Amino acid sequence: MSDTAATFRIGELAKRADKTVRTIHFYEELGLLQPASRSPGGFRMYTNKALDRIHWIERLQELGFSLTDIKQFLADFHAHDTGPQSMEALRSFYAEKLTETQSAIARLQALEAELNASISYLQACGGCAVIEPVHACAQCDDAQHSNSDTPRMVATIATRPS
Amino acid sequence: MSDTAATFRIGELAKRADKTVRTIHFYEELGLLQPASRSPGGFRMYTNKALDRIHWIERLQELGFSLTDIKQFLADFHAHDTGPQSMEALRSFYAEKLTETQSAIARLQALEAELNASISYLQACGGCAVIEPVHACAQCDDAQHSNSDTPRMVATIATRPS
DNA sequence: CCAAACCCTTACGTAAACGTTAGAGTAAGG
DNA sequence: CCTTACTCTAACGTTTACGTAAGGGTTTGG
Repeated sequence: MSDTAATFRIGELAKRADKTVRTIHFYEELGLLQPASRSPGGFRMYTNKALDRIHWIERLQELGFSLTDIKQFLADFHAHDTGPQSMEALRSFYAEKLTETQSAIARLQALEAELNASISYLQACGGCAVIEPVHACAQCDDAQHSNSDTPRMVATIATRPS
Repeated sequence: MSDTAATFRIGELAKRADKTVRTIHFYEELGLLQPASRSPGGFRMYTNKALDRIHWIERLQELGFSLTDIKQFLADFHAHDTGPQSMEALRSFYAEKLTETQSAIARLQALEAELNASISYLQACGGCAVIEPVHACAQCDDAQHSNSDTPRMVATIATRPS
């Protein structure tokens, strides 16, 4: 990794990580990130490892972990002190999220399909069967599309609040 | 759709939609859902259309819309009063989210790949190069894997808090 | 008519992930 | 030494999507 061993202050870290200073303070409050040291005056000093840690946190957040999940995991991880035990904790942590990620992907793909269907329906239609089913677009009832296969995401919305 | 025109009270709707009563009240506060009528005593009465509406809201939430996004959209939708205009609003609303959904899928797939890499690395490893790089698992340095290709999601975490 | 089961409105509570002052000290250049 | 730019701690504010009472009326079965 990047290991110039140079240290810098929190503002610099924030800039490099594209986070706010407050966010970094907050991570520290949660026990997710510690400064490598403090300056004589009490300033937090960081190394590039902090940057790596922040990127790691970012990834886990993208995976849907909450910061407290991450905190919990770090606790578990450091609870064991043999390497293999910790690694197993890490592995099962990741394995669990892998399945969640996969089903999240599946869900999004289903929604993608629904969106595509809705969009192309709406393009073909142009406004028919909407609001006032009668005086709508001309190209409809042309068997451009039948009423039966109206995508749910279109059908549901296309009614007045009554 | 399901249009038996029968009406029912909020508890029943909640049960059918698998939401709490409070949630339905909340949707109404935001202007996302109105009862079809009120009973003489003031109870909210709903039809199946409410159920459809709730499902629609659920889908949009899965797509990453906030409830206020949805509220905003409904306002836009009912702002125009010609069918085609409303439909175009709906279409562009969906189109915008389609691209977001697609990139979300891409992101998740990238993360899926990273997770897979990390997991299989950890399985092959079993604990080496961790915590104390020296006294770790025996099967390593066997060229099971070289230090250079350690997945980032493994490498970053595998260091003591210093 | 009575009780159990619902429902009403109003309003404060909650968790997550920070944002935003406030008042005071520190680092670094001139 | 002085000023300007950072940083410190402490603590309250913010948004989202509801949860959770509190103190009532309403429906419905018996």
